Amino acid sequence: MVTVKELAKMCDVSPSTVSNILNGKPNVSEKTRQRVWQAVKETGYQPNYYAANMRKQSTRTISIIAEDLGQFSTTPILEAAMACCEEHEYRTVIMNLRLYDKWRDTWYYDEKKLQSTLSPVLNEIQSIKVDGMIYVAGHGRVIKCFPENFHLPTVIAYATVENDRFPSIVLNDEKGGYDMIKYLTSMGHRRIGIIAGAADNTHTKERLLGCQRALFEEAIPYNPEWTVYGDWDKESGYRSAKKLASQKLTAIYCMNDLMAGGVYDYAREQGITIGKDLSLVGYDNRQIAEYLYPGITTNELPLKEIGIAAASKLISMLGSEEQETVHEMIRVDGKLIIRNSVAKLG
Amino acid sequence: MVTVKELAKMCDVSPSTVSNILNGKPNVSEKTRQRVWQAVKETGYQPNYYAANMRKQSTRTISIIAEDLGQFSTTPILEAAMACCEEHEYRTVIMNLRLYDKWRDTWYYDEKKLQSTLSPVLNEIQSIKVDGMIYVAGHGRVIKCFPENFHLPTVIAYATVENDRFPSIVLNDEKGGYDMIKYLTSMGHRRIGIIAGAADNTHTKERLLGCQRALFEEAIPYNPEWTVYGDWDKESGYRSAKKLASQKLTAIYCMNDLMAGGVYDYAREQGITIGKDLSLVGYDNRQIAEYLYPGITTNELPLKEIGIAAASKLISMLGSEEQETVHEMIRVDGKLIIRNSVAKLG
DNA sequence: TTGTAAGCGTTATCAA
DNA sequence: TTGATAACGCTTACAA
Repeated sequence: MVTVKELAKMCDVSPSTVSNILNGKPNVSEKTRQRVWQAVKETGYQPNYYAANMRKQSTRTISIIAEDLGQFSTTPILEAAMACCEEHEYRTVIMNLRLYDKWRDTWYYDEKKLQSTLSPVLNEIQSIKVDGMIYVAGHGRVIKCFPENFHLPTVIAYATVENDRFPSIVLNDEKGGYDMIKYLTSMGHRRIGIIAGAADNTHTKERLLGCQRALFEEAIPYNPEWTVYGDWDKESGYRSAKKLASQKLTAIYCMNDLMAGGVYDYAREQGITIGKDLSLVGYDNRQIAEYLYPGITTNELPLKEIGIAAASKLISMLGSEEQETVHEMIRVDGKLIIRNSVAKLG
Repeated sequence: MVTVKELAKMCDVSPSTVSNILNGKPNVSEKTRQRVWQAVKETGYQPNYYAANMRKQSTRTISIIAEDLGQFSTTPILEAAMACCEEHEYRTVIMNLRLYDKWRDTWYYDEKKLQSTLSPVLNEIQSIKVDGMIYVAGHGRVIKCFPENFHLPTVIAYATVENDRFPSIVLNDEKGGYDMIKYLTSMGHRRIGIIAGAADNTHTKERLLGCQRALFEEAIPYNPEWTVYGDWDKESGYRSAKKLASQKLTAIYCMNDLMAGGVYDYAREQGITIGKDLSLVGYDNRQIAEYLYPGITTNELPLKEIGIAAASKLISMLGSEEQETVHEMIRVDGKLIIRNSVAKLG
């Protein structure tokens, strides 16, 4: 591997001159500049990353930690954040915790497991001397296991952190739930069932709040019997639809598209036509929402926006002199996507 | 930041002793070992990654370059490769080229665009001194733009490289196409249409070869009029189904599930029942394959296997003394997933 | 405009 | 079992 010293010898200049030229410093004659760049090209010189960073104070690098790249929400957030970092001329370093791959579903409520894989990664990014970190959670919740002595500028995407130690960017679930119910009522529905996610999940709770606000606005009393809790997968959508069958509902809000898929199965089995006999809205705007028939009206998650917001927030933190931690939670709105799963009543 | 020197002073030993202990070298007394680790804990010492790697000869790091993390095939390959690297105690560094995000579909056949984003990344991993690289392509093809002077041990996943400069792990598309047709003939079908992918695509060509082998085996003459070329998306599946409508086919093999989704749309429109009036098999085993009704019989891509094979191959290359480049192409078989989209004839 | 020389924090070598 | 000391390749004062 050719070094600065060797380049210097080749060009009959000193190493510092070469270094200055390589780093675009002023005060070099055009002639030597060209000579050096010529030599760089000829030799295929690559600066030694480690030597360079050892000397530098700032690496101008942001680390993006993903809990789970396989989670559908992760990649859009990550890519948008990367794009934003690049625009501001920060390098990005991606770390993938592979939580799902390692622990299946069991890590969701087991912070010890998370901690055991997070801790070495945190050490690593600290020894890499990144300027800041964006933590992209695999599912929304309150994360409790960040070590007390961790003080890198950090923004959390798709979840929050205990005690609001770091700013976080999350879905506006309350508004999302509100929007879906409001859409159904605007189409004339008043007997509206809800297939919620897991009962203790933060998305579930927030969206339910939004649903209740919408119902209240429309002077529809909230009927707890019309809400059943699933666990986000297709099968649980099917089961939940069955549970709601006796309630004579005209519409159901399913808190994700996968469970809505289960409702389609149940409806087909019962000879019920979605979009006619029964109206249905989902959530997430997964690919299946477009492929099922009729297409599901749903809510597109603002994943790119979350990624951009997270990166922007972090970069602005890095830019400001005062490293005061702002306890801020930014909620980003989703977007109603109208397809054909809802009938207009009356 | 606390350094080795400071630790040494604290423990009344020399920096080299501290270093030896930190790196688990033998020949240290238990007493000093404990003293040093104690100090590490107390101070929260983090080794300086850059200083360490500058001095080391091998970083025991493998770089995984993804053309496109957003591509459905990428993450499973990448995560499996990561797991394999970890098992062999290699660190992994993920790079995401974000080709789709940057260029939409236009980069597919524009190697200049690829090169413009690849080239700096290649420089970077060379200056990071990784031991080897796994390149995870976003779509199957022959990649032509690796620079001549690039000599890092490399394995290509999901694509191949011009002149077979590097070993590659790809889908066994020929067998995949063969399997799907054989399944249809085993169910009694003989009038089988094919909705292929883009005509110049390597997956398309290989699978078509497999289809022809299967037809030949079954003594069914290959009828070019029963093959139409789509461009992998739902809409093109719809159009292709329409084109094939007059041919009185009993079955269609669609080269991906998304196009099969388009066939469902067409069939529904025409009052044709999939799995009864018309049989259909897809490819890829995307999530929609399970959600459409009836579920699509399809072929599950061996993505994890590709990731594992790529990592294993690279690691074995790194292990062997002779760095002779093996021009090897490993084809990994997919797996038939049977659902309900195919009727048994006769 | 260019050169000299001193680090950066670690690991490797060799001697004690 | 431990300790001096010399790298590693680069950047950066400061001197010329």
